[in-house]
Amino acid sequence: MTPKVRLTAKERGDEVLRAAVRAFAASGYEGTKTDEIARLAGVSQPYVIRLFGTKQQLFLAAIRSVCDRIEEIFREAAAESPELSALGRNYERLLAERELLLVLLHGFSASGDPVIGDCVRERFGSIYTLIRDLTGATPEQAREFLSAGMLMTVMSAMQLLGPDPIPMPWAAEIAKTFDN
Amino acid sequence: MTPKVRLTAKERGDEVLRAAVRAFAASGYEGTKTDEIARLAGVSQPYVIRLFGTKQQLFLAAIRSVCDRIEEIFREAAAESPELSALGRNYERLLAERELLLVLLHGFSASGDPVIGDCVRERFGSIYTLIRDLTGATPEQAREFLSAGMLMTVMSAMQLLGPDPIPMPWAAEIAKTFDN
DNA sequence: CCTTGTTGTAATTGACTGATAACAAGCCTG
DNA sequence: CAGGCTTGTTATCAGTCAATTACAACAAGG
Repeated sequence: MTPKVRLTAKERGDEVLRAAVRAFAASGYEGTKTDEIARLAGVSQPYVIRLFGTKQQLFLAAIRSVCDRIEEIFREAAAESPELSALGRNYERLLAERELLLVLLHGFSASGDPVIGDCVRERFGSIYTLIRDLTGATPEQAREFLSAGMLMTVMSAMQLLGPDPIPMPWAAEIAKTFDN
Repeated sequence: MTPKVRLTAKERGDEVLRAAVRAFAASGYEGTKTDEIARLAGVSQPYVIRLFGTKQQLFLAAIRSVCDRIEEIFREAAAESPELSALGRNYERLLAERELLLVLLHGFSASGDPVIGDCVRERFGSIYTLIRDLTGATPEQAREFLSAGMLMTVMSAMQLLGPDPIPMPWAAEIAKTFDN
């Protein structure tokens, strides 16, 4: 089957990367098959591998991509109002782009792999540092902010937060406390 | 090879379950091979399957096991002093038994699977409820407590917290804020 | 002692999966 | 328009892995 349209390797790589983010968000590192990513991107599986070398490198690219986007969201939010509480309101944006937090979570889970662990630690550290730099928050405040983000992340993974949540009374009770 | 000692199915099942907790903590649901669990438990791989039916059911058993232990730790802590701040000091115990938080984290990650998701939601909800019941904390306080736990969990997965942490200045800065 | 249920293994299988190789078709450039 | 570079596919492999089957050893009770 000849491809419908020919793109440059960079353009196609971007499309595959977007597909990879969606797929990894849904199934994690080990659980996602390169075949599925290829299907989502509309290309053949071997081409996915050729574009990124290995599945691991593709996952690393996905991690970097979502972390870039997370930092971008925080920067935009801080540009409007550089207070930590204002930044907090922008967790909504992160929850809306559900893949961001989910890929990050799967990054944490896959940190047992040294290569992935190095990448995740570096990116998580730079997010922490960015938050402190943008808002001037103390370590305590920044930690509290990050803590709330992590709870949102795991609740998002359990489908208790974000679009179309599974209704659970206790989860709704927790969700309400985020609205401050 | 004939086994060294014969145990009842229940005893052997417990040993396999302990091995499974260790293995799943290290590599997650998809990343852990039943073969590795068998090796850790000192039995053959088919026997692991026969004892638990499927790898999924073994993972569910591991989730239930660590959640039972987490609730037990909280109950013991509350028996000494039923204040939330006192309970917080017992996160150290959770960090010491590193597998507890790690298996839970991998449970969150694997929540995309409906069966696992159901189990994880139920157990996480009952932990939240237990915390509220034991301490009489408000939803806000309980959420804050859980939030801190989730940050500890992911930092533990990144090997930034717990025994033998990878030294990172920013991570140490965060870790210090937990000591209150 | 024998026979029946239980604990356990060895052998195997069938499906899957990441990666490689070989090839094809399109596009630019001289 | 010829030649080479880029984009993309098909075919295939070598390894892995959960699960099944069949069998073996052992213990306990009659």
